[in-house]
Amino acid sequence: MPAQAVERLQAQISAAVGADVELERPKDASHGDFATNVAMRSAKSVGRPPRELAAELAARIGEVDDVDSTEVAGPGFINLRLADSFFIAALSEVGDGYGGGWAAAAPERVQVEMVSANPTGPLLVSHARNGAYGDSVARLLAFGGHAVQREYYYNDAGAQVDRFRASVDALRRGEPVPEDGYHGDYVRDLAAQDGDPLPRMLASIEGTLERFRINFDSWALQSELEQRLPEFMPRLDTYEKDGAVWARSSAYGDEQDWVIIRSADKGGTPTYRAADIVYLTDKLDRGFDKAVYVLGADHHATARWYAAIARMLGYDESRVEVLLYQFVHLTGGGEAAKLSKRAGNVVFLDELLDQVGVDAARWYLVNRGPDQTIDIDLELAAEKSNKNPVYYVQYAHARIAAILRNADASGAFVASRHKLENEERELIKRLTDFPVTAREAADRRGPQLIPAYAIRLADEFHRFYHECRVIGSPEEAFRLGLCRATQQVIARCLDLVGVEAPERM
RNA sequence: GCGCCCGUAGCUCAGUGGAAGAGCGGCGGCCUUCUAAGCCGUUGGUCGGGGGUUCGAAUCCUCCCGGGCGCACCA
Repeated sequence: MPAQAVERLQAQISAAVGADVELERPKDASHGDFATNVAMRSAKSVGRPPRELAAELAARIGEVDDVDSTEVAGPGFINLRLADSFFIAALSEVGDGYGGGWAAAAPERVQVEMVSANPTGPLLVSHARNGAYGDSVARLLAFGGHAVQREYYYNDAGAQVDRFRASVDALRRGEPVPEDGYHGDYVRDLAAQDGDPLPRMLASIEGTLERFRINFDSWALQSELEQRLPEFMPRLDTYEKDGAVWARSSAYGDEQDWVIIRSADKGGTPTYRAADIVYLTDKLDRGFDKAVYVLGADHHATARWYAAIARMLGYDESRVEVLLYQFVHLTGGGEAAKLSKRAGNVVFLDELLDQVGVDAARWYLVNRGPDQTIDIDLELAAEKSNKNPVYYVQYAHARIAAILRNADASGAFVASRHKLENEERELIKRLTDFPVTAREAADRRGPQLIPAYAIRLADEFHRFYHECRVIGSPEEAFRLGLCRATQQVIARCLDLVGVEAPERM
């Protein structure tokens, strides 16, 4: 028997109708608690007018337990109204892990590689979007029951790192930073200290990530992976041209071939694509069923490259998944600024966090779908932050915490036979949406569904709070249970996007 | 030129085949009772445009317009 009340109801109605029925939640509450389009979908194959079929199916659905009434609406929707008993039963199912664990029967080992910014400077706001998005996807997958590992890939070899070190060295010699070098203030700070600046940069990045609440399990180094290239060469489809070694990726679905080892006059060193090959193999051979890459929109072409090298190496390319997100544009007072780490006119993630806090930053960055470019006006960010919906959701959580504190609520769930107030029904209904929403967000790699849902849930709670007294009411025990359930789901939503659930505000 | 993404309310954006939404902004109300970071009412949209598929399209296909990003022996 399905675990969730809505799934059970769906199964019962499907049996009554004799077809697979999907229940949806009408946006308009006057259309009932649930609705189904089954009549419209099957009208054609049955060869009957949709509304006529709907009327017949509605009568049968009306016989199902917990269905109070049905009506045919519009072109053939069947709207259902459910008995209070359904909602009370549904509420009793909300507990630890509610809405998660859907993959428990077939869990996968998933690696999510994210951020992976060049260690040539502090993390920027664009990297924060990578992390906020990737980490939320990782949290959703873990919530679903998968074994998730987060990894950061350091491009600690190659031209960019050489330029970075050269910039620091130049300053130490009292010379100006080369034209193509790194010019930010942080380079001066590093130059003032002894030793290789790279380890200090790595430590700085890891500190920022921790502050941003992304906990990496492992770090991969390009410099180490590169060294294993010779053992891979026999497995690769390559050829020489113009003195360089090329991977024949075009034969495996990519748009073109790419140099993996530079010609002698360019140094004869491996390109980052060579490291890509070793790294991809390394990931899959470590036992991950799936390797997820989180990349900015400027890397969209590399999705084909990864698929191509997976095929070249004989792996199932479906084990490689690339998640793309669009850029973050920063404006100051409405004026767009071209941002570049090398030019030094950038906004660091740490500065953003100083200004708006981790909660608002993470919410803001994950709130938009990954396909949507983000514009942040830094001058407005700080003052707007108090209006950020994240506080609306957190406030609902804190309000519940206050009620539970005041009531000293420790009892178990108590069912009630009282007629549910409208606000109680709507709040419980919203709770029953959560399992569907969480799973869809995970399947679609769309964590933005979670903040959108959390706002609606907080909305229902605030309304309930306003209309229904908890402490001292005849239904206190039941309502405390409703509060606890709501608090759990809100806390879960906040956690899924890396935001804290405060007890007080 | 080729490829990827976007165009929904004044602003920022949800909504990936089912009955157009939220926040902010604007206007007007509600605190002797569990947190007013709240609640209620109101204002506001030819879903960029044309054509197509479908019982049904913001959503899928196609063309056009507008914007972002890519097409390195940088990463």
